Amino acid sequence: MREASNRSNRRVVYETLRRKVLTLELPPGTSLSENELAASLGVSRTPVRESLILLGEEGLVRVFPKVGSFVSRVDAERVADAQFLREAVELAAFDDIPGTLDPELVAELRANLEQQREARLDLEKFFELDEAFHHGLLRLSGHGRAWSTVVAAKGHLDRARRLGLHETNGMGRFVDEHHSILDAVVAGDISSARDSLRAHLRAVFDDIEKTRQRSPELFATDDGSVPVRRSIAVWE
Amino acid sequence: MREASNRSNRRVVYETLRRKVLTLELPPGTSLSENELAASLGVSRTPVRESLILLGEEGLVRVFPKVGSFVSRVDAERVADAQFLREAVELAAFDDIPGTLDPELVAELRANLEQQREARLDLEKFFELDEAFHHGLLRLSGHGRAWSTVVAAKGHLDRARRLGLHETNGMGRFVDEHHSILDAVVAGDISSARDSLRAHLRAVFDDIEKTRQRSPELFATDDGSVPVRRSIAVWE
DNA sequence: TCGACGCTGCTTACATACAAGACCTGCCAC
DNA sequence: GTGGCAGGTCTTGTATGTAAGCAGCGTCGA
Repeated sequence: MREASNRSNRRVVYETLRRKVLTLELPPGTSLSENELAASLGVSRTPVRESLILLGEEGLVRVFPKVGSFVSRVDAERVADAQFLREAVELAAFDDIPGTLDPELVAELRANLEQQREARLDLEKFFELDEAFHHGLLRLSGHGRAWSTVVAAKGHLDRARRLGLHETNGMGRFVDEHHSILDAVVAGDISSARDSLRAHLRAVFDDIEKTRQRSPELFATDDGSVPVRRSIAVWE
Repeated sequence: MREASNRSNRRVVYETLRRKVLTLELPPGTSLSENELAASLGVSRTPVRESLILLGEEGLVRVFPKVGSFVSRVDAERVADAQFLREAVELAAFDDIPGTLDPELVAELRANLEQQREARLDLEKFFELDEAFHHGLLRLSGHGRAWSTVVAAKGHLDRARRLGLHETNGMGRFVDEHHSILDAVVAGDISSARDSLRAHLRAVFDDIEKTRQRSPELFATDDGSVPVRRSIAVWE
């Protein structure tokens, strides 16, 4: 197998699986057999297994020894944990925002918001821009590298959010909130920026809570029980 | 169904290696050959390799394809990132401390402080108690589960701290600071508790910075270069 | 009807074999 | 002496073989 890419097979498998789990293309409870995945992806079990272990550490997959691996349920506790973590980090970063902002970064954030406006009806595209925006906010204070930790911890939060947003009709409101945040930061009104950001993050979380009360079956406190084994065509 | 209770070989290898890296028993730059480790530990390459991959994701080990795996250098940037993260999380948790504390947990923290006093000259024992104390502070606000994320992110910070504390003569000062924090929390003075905690965490970080200026060779911005291969007896 | 038991097929965990690339070392030409 | 090349030996990456355990289901007995 000579793929000219310097990205290892494991990296590709890991990123592919992770994306499919986060986008709910692989819904919670889906069986992830090493053999099936390996056959589907045209690789051996080794890189698949290593990827499942990593996803297991991230909490996106549960591996039951000698039984099977499954996409983890959306755990309400983990969602709340991630919410707490991201709020703590993003708000704390605002305390370290310098007096004069990096103009290039500000321009990038403004351009991002324009694209958000255009993509407000395209869930996946919007999510991608939303991620870049919040990462950019962290970079304003020089704490951009902390984003990766937040990303690794908020898988359950992202899935819960997608569960809710599948039923909404547009992310225009979020774009407005993003604008308020950025405007306050640029105006140097950090206190106002903090309030706007907190309100924004809380609004997102409230949407999730509403979804949970409407459709509790989508959520579950992960009690360690093995999901019913289903024959799901994991790959097309 | 048991999942966590069954400690697999991989789990044991991972935890063993992680501990040795964090305690500097395996100092930065040490070569970690999969074959050597497997032979030393009496297992095959598989669990060793999987552990190295996990440690690589944590930033404690760098894996250079076809070249070798090495204990990562203590990266000043990662130390600062972890400091920012833990400070953000621990301080934010104080905002959610309930009016009436869990008396059992408070008793546990007080007992922990007693032990800290006794162990103030025993570096490793003190570290263990320190970890439990800060974890306990998070649990006071119901955010105990966020600690695991902090732990996973602060490997470089812990190593840097150990580098510094190897040269000090006792952790009595830290015990006093811990007392101040807990006393303020119990007294219901959250604002004062926040100040004390921030001062404590900053003091720890300042110690690290002092160490870095005294011994810059122990730190290094990890530029991706392969360390000089050394024949180190990794295991006794 | 219902419960116990064993077989069968699946799973992951671990071990091992093979592949491919990087580095070191020593030889050789000059 | 010195530069360059080749080969040997290390490394990790991947593939595959082996072991052990759980679950589901059919069978059998009461």
